[in-house]
Amino acid sequence: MDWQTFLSKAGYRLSEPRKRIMKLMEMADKPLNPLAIHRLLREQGVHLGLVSVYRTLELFFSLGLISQVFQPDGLVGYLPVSFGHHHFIVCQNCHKAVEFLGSEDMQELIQRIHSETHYQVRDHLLQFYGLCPECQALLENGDIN
Amino acid sequence: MDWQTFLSKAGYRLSEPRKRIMKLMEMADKPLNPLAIHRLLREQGVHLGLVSVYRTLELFFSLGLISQVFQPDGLVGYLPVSFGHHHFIVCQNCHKAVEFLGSEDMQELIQRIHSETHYQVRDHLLQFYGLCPECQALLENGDIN
DNA sequence: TTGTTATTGATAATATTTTTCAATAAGCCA
DNA sequence: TGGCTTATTGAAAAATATTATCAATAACAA
Ligand SMILES: [Zn+2]
Ligand SMILES: [Zn+2]
Ligand SMILES: [Zn+2]
Ligand SMILES: [Zn+2]
Repeated sequence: MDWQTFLSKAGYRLSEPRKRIMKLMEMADKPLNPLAIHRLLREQGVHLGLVSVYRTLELFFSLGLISQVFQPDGLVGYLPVSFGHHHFIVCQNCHKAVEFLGSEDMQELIQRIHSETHYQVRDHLLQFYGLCPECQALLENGDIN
Repeated sequence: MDWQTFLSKAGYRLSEPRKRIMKLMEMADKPLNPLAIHRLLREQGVHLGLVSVYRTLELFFSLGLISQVFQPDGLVGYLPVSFGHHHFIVCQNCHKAVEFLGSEDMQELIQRIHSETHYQVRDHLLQFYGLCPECQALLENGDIN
């Protein structure tokens, strides 16, 4: 089921701004924040209010259609996310992000956390940072640090 | 080496505001944001500027003395962190956080990410959410959801 | 104790996020 | 298809959060 169907079935309307915003995020291969989305849409001639961007992101996020991405410096952007258990790895240089399937490998870690802290583990946030293939090449050429 | 020694050796002064702020964060067992720190200190009669809180947190964070904690809803707070490879588990109800030792268990996951995405993995963000022992008891009593 | 200078705090300037409400348009139904 | 109902949008303003500036202060070395 695609996000449009999902949105409809959840009782929300498939408005033009919502379509534009989701399409932009799908095109972009890096996390975008509200201001960036607003600016990028204006640049391509789509004139919509910043407030709508905030509202749309909030809705999409609450429905689990997009996920928050935390850059190493704490900034946050949004990216469309596949259904299921996924995480992102983000390039530290160009910020391009790729989704990967979450594994069940953390079961033993979760087990250890429970015995050490006595917390009941219910959820987790996992993101990796590194260099995408293109930026690895740049690094080898000495073009970046 | 404690944080005060570390700060001195790094060439920074051990000012009163810095001591107050770190002490507060050490006392609190949950992540605090700049505004909360400012408010809490005022409540206990310590009158210092909000700007200093921002600056101090920025300094501590850049030195790795504190770490950012992302609540499930994206909010961020700061917590003092031990030296070495650690992560936090945060209670979804009372927000109390506990540090645990990072394991090397993720090596195979990192390996898999590399072969799937061709990204070079260099860092990661890992946080768990759950229920602390106290809130587990509350849950069993039906006092919380 | 004194001098040097990093650090603070007050104020102002920016930036970000939320609220409000009339105007608009999405989707339903005839 | 064309109108009706109401979710959704956009503009403006309000509220919050963050950063910049600079004279006054205090940490710390000598
Ligand atoms: Zn890259
Ligand atoms: Zn996972
Ligand atoms: Zn708790
Ligand atoms: Zn780790």
